[in-house]
Amino acid sequence: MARQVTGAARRVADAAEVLRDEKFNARRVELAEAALETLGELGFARTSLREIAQNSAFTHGVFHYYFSDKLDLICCCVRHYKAKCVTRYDEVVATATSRDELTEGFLAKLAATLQNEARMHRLWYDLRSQAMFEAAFRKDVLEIDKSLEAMIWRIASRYAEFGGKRPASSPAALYALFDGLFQSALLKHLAGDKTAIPELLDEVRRLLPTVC
Amino acid sequence: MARQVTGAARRVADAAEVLRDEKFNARRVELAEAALETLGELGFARTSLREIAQNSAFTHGVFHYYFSDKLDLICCCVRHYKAKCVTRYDEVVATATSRDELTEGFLAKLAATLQNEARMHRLWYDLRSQAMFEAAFRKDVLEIDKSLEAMIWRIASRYAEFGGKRPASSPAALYALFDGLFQSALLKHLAGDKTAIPELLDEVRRLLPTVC
DNA sequence: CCAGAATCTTGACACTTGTCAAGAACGAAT
DNA sequence: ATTCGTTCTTGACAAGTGTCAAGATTCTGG
Repeated sequence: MARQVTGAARRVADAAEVLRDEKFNARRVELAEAALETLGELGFARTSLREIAQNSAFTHGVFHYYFSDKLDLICCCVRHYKAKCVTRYDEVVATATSRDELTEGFLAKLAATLQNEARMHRLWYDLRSQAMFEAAFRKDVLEIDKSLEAMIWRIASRYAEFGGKRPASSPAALYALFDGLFQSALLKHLAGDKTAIPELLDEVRRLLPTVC
Repeated sequence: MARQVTGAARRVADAAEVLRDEKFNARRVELAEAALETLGELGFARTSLREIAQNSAFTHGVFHYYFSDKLDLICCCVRHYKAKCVTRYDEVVATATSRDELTEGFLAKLAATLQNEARMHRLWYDLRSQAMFEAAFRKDVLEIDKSLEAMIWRIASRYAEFGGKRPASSPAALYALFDGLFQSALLKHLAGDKTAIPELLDEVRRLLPTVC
């Protein structure tokens, strides 16, 4: 009987702890999201904890309650970013019923991303470069890169499938190609080049049938 | 006569000024080169003027004599970097007499670069990302990107020429492809992945005949 | 309602940052 | 050798950094 009580008490205590953990983690994500705003605006090099706090509903001390240090915070940001972006094109892949539909859906999403989420994407390229210097970022960054490669591969496979073919290149090469094009277009777009987006779309439209 | 004298004096003065300018510029380049060492080691975000000075034969004050501010210094670094790297493969292109020779020369150079100049290249990717945030970098970075694209195009054109063909893609797409592959391999290499370089070489070897 | 835990704020700390100015060291022309 | 302009060093400044600890506040279980 005593054992049952302590067993029940343990379960209650465990449940409470899980709840607390979830709350704790929810706040961490909330703070990471706030941090992403400022990081996307200023970039890694120019972003301080105080700046992040000022652009959020919190004070700078909170960040040290939820994160062991600045790197920990930014790692959390990177991981959170990942969740938001590696499924970006999956709906298009799922709903398209023909090559044309897939192409147009992909291009539309590409253009919208470049137009509306430029800040988040320049941050991604920034952090990926940081990973070349800061070992603490590497694991997460490499993982995201893998996920993005898989995302591109899903598009290419589906596209090829509609033509009864298989993609003509490796997942790595396909990802390198599209990522390189996107990165270049992003820089030009941010530099005020109005032709960056349409030129990217043209290029991709031309490329898709030749690589898949 | 008076005019001739003043004319001669002017010429002498001009020559002196040119000489001084050259000396001034030589020192600027020397300082930029020293800065590149530290930048390649630490990355843009973690590099301070004092750190640069400490890893060089100069004191931190000199940098403000030769550069108006930190951005000016780093812009100079970027420009100087460009001159050193946009002709990296030109010798291979010039001396190769067959597809195989060109391929092997290109691959060898690629591997050597990845192995020996990883720090300089991660800095390039870092600064290119910085350009997405800092407008002052954009002009130089875009120019270097164009030069690199042209460099890749020279290789591809020569390669195609040996086969009596023309490259199958645009210069932009080819550059995006190779740059993306290189960037990814660099990150993996820096993360300690021993397979990064051989895998890049395999990929490029496989790709060359299909794109050119 | 109240005690104790969880959460958050505030203010301080030691340190680093870019910038600059005063002057020392140097070089070249007179 | 002296003078003057160039080049470099030194030390200071104000502002900003990450970190932390003490305490205020809020939440929660009893």
